[in-house]
Amino acid sequence: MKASKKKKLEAAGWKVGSAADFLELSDAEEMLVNMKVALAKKVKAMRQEKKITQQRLAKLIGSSQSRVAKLETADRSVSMELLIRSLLSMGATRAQIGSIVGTRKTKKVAKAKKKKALVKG
Amino acid sequence: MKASKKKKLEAAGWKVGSAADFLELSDAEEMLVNMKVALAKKVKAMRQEKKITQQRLAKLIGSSQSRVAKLETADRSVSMELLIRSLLSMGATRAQIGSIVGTRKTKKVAKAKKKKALVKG
DNA sequence: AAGCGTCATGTCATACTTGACATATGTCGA
DNA sequence: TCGACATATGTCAAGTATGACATGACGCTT
Repeated sequence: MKASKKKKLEAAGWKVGSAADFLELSDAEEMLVNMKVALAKKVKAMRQEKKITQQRLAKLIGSSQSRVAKLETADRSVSMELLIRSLLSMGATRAQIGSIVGTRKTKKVAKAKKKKALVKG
Repeated sequence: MKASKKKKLEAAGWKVGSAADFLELSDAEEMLVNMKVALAKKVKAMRQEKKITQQRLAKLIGSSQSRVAKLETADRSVSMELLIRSLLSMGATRAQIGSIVGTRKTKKVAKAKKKKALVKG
């Protein structure tokens, strides 16, 4: 499914508002959310590593405890921008952040189920 | 650095190493800008690779030609979010994006200047 | 030169994001 | 239980990003 969409993308003649177009955007949206969740986890991990409270991190990045809480839970009201800014403020390197962004978390259980489903039908 | 941020720094008491903390935030800001520029270049590169116009890319990501132009020039009004969303919509993988985010472009000239400045001041 | 295609820049109403605050939930020790 | 501390959730005014539009700039083709 993904491959066919990609083919269409590369091909000429996109019609406005086609089904493929829609699906492609949905995929992008999902990936974006996954990235945010991964970054959010890193924020929490780094903060706990430093043994500081959300309140304290909030001061460090010029924000408030409540927003830090939202950051760490990847609330829909937080932007990529703020997530990355926070990580950088805690001393994360671009390499670290890039690694998080670029690494797709493999879900063992889901993977197994998918495999099984393929075999079965 | 933005005025609002500076104001915030001056406000709420920065007891622990004020200067260092200030620099830390400046650094984060600079890194963020560098990331955006790198992503912007990738947007342009991918679009040209696909041989499509800004107008066409705009339709693809549900935006307008003018915003795509701003995207590619890393205008201050474009967010990380939109940059990444655009790349994903063009079929970029998380790995590709992560690589861009994580790779610091080495600027020989700027580096030399910085070194010199440190020696002087 | 005039028309066309492509990209850049400025502006604006609208939609979204943010810090701040209040409040809720959870945890732990006295 | 109580109180304190840490974290989560809801709300909102103010700030920021967004798509759309107009227009400018530049190169090509005719």
